[in-house]
Amino acid sequence: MSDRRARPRAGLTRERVVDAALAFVDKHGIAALSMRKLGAELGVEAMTLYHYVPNKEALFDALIDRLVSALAGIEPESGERGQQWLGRVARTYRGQLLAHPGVLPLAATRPAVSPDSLQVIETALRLLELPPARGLDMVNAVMTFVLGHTLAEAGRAPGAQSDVDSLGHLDADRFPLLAQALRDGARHDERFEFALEALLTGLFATDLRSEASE
Amino acid sequence: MSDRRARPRAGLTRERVVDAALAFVDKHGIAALSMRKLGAELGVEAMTLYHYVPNKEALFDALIDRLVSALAGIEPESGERGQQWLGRVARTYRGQLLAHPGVLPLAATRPAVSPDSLQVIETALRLLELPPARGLDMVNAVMTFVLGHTLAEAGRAPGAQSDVDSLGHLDADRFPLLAQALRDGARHDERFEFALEALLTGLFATDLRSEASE
DNA sequence: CCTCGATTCTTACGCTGTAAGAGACGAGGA
DNA sequence: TCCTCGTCTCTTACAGCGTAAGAATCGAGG
Repeated sequence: MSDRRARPRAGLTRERVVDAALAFVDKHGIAALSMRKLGAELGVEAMTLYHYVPNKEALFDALIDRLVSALAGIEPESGERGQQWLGRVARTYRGQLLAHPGVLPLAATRPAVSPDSLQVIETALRLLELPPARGLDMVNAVMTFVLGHTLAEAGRAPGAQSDVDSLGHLDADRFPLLAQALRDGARHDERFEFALEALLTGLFATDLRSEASE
Repeated sequence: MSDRRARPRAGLTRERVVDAALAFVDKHGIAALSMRKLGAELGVEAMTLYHYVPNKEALFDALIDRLVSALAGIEPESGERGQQWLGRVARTYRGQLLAHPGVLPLAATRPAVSPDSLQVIETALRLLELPPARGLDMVNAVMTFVLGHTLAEAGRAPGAQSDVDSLGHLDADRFPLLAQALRDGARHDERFEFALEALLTGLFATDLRSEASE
């Protein structure tokens, strides 16, 4: 047999299928993704895809893995402390989610237990130099915070981009402070940075206090 | 006409429909909810439900509203500062989400712009006595944190309850620290309290600092 | 009693995920 | 050269979905 032992007539691959799925979701949203349409995008019938993916759920998991695997490659820079590294991971995760907002509802709904995501956690625990259970709490808090925050920002239907956009018709008499807040509101990036810094600060300050008191 | 002007043959009401939907989702999960099955639960054909709910999406929104409306009734206690009040709202929200975990994927995916949720934000901005835009950032950070955290805890498929459960077969050689963390891990309530306190502390400390520097 | 509006049911359409099996292809051995 | 076999692809089919359109039924008010 030759080297390329898997060369079907359409040159399909599990990787190419996932690629196409991600592109499709980026363009049309997760709700529009069906096996038939994805097959059409690849010039193939729906059932053909089942040769590369056991079912649609597995395809969803593969999409999530694409985003998370980018985090596994984040190495600690020299002299960097756990807090800085965790901040960089959080920002990268957010970047990935924003680059593929269609995957956001999936990432929020399905557990991230791929080897890559476990690797990220393991690295975090090593860098933090804290009791592992406490470090896991921190990582968990940061990752879930990023997910929740990004979800509120971009995880909506493709139409309305943000809460602010969908509230242009707000009743300023009933909610005067909210109306003003939306007028003066910061950009999403700034709001994320503000909240992330607050969380990290709080996490590490809280931990220091509990260490001192024990 | 008499007082009860709407008494159909099955005694149906929009409220009763939403009740049944919530009960069904609590029991079988959101994925299992279909108009036909919900109708059967109420002794009625599927199309009958469309007399009380314009479509399935509106039914979803009604489910979310059920959870959020519990927050609108949280009054500030005498002498309570914004930080304490916000903590209580967060804990109540989490309690609601945990009581109806089937609704969690909805709450995460759909924007919360019902009057009740807007009222919660407005009250928060009044109590915080900060620039409204800054206050909104705080509320946003806390609510999205609660959502993300609870999602990671209970927003999974009905089968696997938590990350810990679904990782019982973890490879302890590749991920030694993670394995130990899971062994020593705190309960979800404690982890939530730890992270919430950290976030609130960080938020208000960060805000004090930025006020002092301006 | 009769009418009318509110409520419910029937039927139908196009879509979904995917089970089952038949068909086509191309590389390896005879 | 041909034949075979494993890999890949397609065809067909089924049960279920949301919901549009309209017919049927009911109970209350005139």
